[in-house]
Amino acid sequence: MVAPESEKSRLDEAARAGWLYFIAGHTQDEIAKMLQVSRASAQRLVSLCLAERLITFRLEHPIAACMELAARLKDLFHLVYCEVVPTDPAAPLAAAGIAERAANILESTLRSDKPTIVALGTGRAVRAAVERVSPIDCPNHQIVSLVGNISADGSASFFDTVGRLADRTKARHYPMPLPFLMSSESERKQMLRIDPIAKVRAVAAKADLRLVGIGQMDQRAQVHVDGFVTREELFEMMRLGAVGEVVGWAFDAEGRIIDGGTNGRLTSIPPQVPAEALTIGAAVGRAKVSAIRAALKGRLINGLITDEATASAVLKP
Amino acid sequence: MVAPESEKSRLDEAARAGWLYFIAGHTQDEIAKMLQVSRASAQRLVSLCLAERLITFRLEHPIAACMELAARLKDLFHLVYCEVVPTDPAAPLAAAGIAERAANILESTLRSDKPTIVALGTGRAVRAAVERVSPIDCPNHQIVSLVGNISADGSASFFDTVGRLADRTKARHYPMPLPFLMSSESERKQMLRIDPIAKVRAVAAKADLRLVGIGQMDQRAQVHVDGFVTREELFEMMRLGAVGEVVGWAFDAEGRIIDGGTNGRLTSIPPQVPAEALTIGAAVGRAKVSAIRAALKGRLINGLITDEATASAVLKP
DNA sequence: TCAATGCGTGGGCATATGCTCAAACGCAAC
DNA sequence: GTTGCGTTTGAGCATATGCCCACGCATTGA
Repeated sequence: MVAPESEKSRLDEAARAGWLYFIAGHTQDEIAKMLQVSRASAQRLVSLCLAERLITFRLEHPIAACMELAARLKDLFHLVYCEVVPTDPAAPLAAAGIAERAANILESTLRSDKPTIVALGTGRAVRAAVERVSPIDCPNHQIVSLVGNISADGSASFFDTVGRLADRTKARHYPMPLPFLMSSESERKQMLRIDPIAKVRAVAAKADLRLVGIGQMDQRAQVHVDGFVTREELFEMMRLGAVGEVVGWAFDAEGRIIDGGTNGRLTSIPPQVPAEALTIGAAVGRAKVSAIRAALKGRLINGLITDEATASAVLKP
Repeated sequence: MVAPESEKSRLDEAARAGWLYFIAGHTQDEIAKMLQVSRASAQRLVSLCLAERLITFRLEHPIAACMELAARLKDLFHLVYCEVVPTDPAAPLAAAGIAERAANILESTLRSDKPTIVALGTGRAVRAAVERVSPIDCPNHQIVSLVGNISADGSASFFDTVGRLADRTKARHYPMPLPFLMSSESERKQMLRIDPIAKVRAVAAKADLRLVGIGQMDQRAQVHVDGFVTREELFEMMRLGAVGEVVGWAFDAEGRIIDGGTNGRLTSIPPQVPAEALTIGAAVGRAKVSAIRAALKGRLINGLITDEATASAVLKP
């Protein structure tokens, strides 16, 4: 430093200005008068104080940690959107918090005048989010399912998110009247060629917002619990390295979609890699940490809604 | 509270807004968009965050403690002006820091266009301050001494602050060609009636700014060390309760000017009680703490320049 | 000595902020 | 229902802030 002395006194002045501005709450004009400098200089001192990190802000509120985690996730994984909600200490797996946020996103998207295509995936959080969307008329929008809602036994899935959201909004909607999994790859190909299905897929491909759950691939994997894949199929995917799934598409720890296994017979819309449209994953829970981390790494999603505990675990190496 | 639930979520939002504003550095407009509220509401949330003290500022700089002390002194003793400079650890008694500040005040006062009367008292800090005033022409101002500069032996005081400052500024100046102390009260009265002296006193009474030192009344009292008062006179004043003096006027621990003793024979201008014009005391040092506290209590001064160690001690009960 | 360089300064303008006011909203009692 | 009260909201405006630019001053190197 050429002039450590003047440099020092300059920082002193900056500290003074910062104190007067942030702590005493004076305006820069007042500070300028007090320090006998021009207003412009006072402004410079205040920003110097900031730039030199002489002053630090501390937010005494649980939210602060959440914001911090969200910012780190956003930065680390190049996310377009990230929201971390406080973990409910009474029920760490409760999707209520994240569902609220997801519902918020849905509502604000649907309230917009611009015609929008919203695509919905699987997952408790997504279902809960839809439940929380308050009824509004928005016939200009379209709601499309990313995933077939017919289970292996032929019955419709117990929770038709697309239909439910459409009820509340009067939006045009495109459910996907397909089994989640076909029995062979060729059968899958055949199915996808059917005109109405192709149309739904075309709409889904143009979706402006995708809201998906993230499933872990362990013995309690939702796709298995819900009866969409058998124990054997699940184990095969795990053998192939699967740690998680998004709308059924299993991926490994690096977030690469696995080649083969059930992935070859899935009817659901594959994720864009990397995600182009806003694709928000919503998930909480200790068990989902690896799956979430992988999905982020592989850029299967570019948005995330989770809770503090989960976010914190995802960031731990 | 009528609505603890909504109240809580409101504070959550406020915390979010505050985080985004102060920590992430977004504008209120951006925050409004993020939180889906109007800009006005975002502003309200940010100020709520401040009002509820959710966010705190910490200034990582030695100056911060000084500012804090200055603010407390200002508040506690209703000061118009208060400045606390960092204590020089190498020389806790060095008047350099406070002299710099005092010089600053003098300069800015003298630089003003408005014709001003500056009155100077005693003390090392005042002398050093004058030394540090950089030469400027300001013939519209007047500089007047609050205290006689002839010592007991008839010689002029070794440091003529008024003359020195006038040299540097070409301002009209009024030294007080009087002994500090007369030998009796009647002699004092007689002296003060002399026309030129009365004129000087009249000017001094109208002073817009008084800069004075604060002396302690102990065995090392400046008034005694400099030979203005004898050991016996000093002891008498101490017996009468004197803890300090301003331009020679001794006061007790409550800041009340003492009746009798040398106070009856002083030629210097008595302090206004309470001080009306800006009257700044400048002093540092462990030994002066009681004197400073008393001067503040008695409102003999309404401005103070000191250092961190002294300020801290003055505030300790 | 003088030009070159570079930092700090203050004027001025576009933008951001704080605040006021009237309107809307929710809520509770009737 | 509806009536009234208290709170919250958003438009609009005065003020404060951030930043660009041209200027000035000092330091440096030829």
